Amino acid sequence: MATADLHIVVGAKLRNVGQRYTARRRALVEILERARQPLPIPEILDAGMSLAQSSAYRNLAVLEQAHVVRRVVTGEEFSRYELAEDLTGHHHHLVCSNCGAVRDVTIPTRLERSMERALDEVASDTGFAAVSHRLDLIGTCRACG
Amino acid sequence: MATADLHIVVGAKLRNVGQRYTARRRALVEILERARQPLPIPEILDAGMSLAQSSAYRNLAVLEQAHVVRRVVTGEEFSRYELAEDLTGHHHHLVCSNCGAVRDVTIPTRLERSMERALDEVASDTGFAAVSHRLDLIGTCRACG
DNA sequence: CTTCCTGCAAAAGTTTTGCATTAAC
DNA sequence: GTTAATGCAAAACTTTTGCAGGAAG
Repeated sequence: MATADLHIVVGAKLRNVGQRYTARRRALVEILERARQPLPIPEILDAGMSLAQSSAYRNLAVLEQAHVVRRVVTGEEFSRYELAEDLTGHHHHLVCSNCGAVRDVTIPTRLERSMERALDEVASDTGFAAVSHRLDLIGTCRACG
Repeated sequence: MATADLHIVVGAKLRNVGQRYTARRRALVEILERARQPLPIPEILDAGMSLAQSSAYRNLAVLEQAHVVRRVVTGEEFSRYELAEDLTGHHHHLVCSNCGAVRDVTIPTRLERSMERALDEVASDTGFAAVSHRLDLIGTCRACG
């Protein structure tokens, strides 16, 4: 998606939940777009815009409610944020258990489908309405290996 | 696994990393065994044993290093702990996005295998050594649905 | 002009650490 | 008897909140 289109879609999502699309929020979205992987708050703050930490947390919470970003918890000290799958497409994460690095990855559609089917079945067997899934690979990245 | 055998295995795992298997740690293991799903610290402390909060955190960290327990982060306020898969077998989690409840679940072996294969391939394509995976279903449980 | 966003500072809440005491080996 | 685990209290650290000032519609 081109950045201009991205802003249009994000703006619409924010208006849907009664929120404005301010300069700060636009900058946050662009930082996450460029990153192409989930970023922790400190990296977001160091990315060049001058933004108060409290505003970062508040804006990311708003963007999450608007389904613009997703919070990714990895067990590290800070949670990470990425653009929501509505905007980037469905994907999974490689997580390095040594350094904590996270990298986006996709798996074959065929497998994605059969997983989806099996999960729906497993969920409904236990009275659970499955909405989505989260699949992470834990291992060691090239730098740490 | 019978509880008696469990204690033998856990004791061995702790000795492997130069740690003792004390009464507190035994009690923690039994609480997690009975729970059959990942418990947050407050529930562990309320489970009847009188254990200082700091000791709970310290002991769970030791048990994690010894590969006796696994820390499960769900994005809730508290992290949760469960017995490691070495002891309970490989499984996944249903996570209720409303109330945060977590329930253990297994998926068909066939699917588990093809997922494993695909993930190894995806990982090695990106210079990543995949060790394990984590698959959660996000949805709403019966009580919240 | 009214409403909401922003920054600063302080609070809240989870997890970690220091230290004296007690238990394990 | 020596080494390590425990409880208590306090600290550290991430995230949230209150409030006054400024931007957006």
